Amino acid sequence: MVDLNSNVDTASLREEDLRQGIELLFYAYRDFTGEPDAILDKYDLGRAHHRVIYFVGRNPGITVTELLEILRITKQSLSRVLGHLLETDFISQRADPADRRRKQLTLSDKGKTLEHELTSTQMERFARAYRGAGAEAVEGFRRVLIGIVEPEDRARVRPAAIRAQNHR
Amino acid sequence: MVDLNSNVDTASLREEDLRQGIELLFYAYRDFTGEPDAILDKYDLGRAHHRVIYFVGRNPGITVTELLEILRITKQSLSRVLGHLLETDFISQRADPADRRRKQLTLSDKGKTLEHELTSTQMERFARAYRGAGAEAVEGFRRVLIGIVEPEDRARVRPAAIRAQNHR
DNA sequence: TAATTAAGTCAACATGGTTGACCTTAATTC
DNA sequence: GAATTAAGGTCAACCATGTTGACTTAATTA
Repeated sequence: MVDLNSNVDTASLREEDLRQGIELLFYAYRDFTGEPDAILDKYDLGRAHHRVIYFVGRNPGITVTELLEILRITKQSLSRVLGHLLETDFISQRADPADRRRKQLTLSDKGKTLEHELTSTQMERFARAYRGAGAEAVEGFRRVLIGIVEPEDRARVRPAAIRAQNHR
Repeated sequence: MVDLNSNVDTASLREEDLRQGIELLFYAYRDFTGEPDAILDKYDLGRAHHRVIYFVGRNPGITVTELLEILRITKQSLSRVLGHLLETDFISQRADPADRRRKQLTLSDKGKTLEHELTSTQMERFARAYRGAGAEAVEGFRRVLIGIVEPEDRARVRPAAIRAQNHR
């Protein structure tokens, strides 16, 4: 009985591991967006606004084109969301002095406050997961997820020290 | 200079690690859904159809209510997508003999073929990432992501052997 | 000066979520 | 056996956020 099933078990365990990865990513993403979504409701904003607020906060002075590359959406789609965040003073823009076609986006104080409110729930979720899993596991988590990301975007996801070295 | 900055560096490295986790999850999810989306276009289906096909394939005989709990969407939203998959014979349903109110959902042969086409691109992505990161890293990846998922759903994401033991 | 680049705008449309009201059938409980 | 509950389905209206396509303006670069 053991021999009969051993090949099958080995094969299905392998597929099983891959499917487990797929499902982990699905469930983790689903739950990781849940808390911010509830906060956003209070401000009449959506998940798309959160993404913009997050990446502008993370990359002060980022331009529209750079933001589009990160989000992988069209200019027209971004414009609705970003336009609203500019109107409601969560985000400010000013022309890049070195190339006045470019507009540098930054969070206003109001925007920073909201960014913190949103992101802190996600950081707490990660802090709990990291603590529970241990430092070695965190390193493994990084290595696997970096491998899931398309190679050309891997450089975007590096700790600050390395990001500073590879500066544009 | 070193002393002056050391506290700041320590504090920001911690936040940096948490933000890196957030970004890894964002980029990984974004890229992980990209390939199936392109395939789905050929069949005039969307990402929502993929999720239904995936979880029905993974849980043959699953009921509508169970599917709703996994996806965390409303019955009305699921109905549009599931209705279309039933009409186009990707999914079949039959009444549960033990409780005829319940409808058991399964993939048709056509559904299984599509499920494989879609999922195999994602499994290949995971296989490459797992191979590149190593077995220890994979274990860490699991431990961290399980910690991100809400506790009540952690049991859903277990290898087959354990799933079989905890059977309903 | 001509071409290119960054940003913005208008319009039409698709997808997949939501709420709310209501119905049928089957099972369970009183 | 009657009343209640549970599972599933349906109609309608609406909303958020994505798409394509065409076009404009201002600034920079060749």
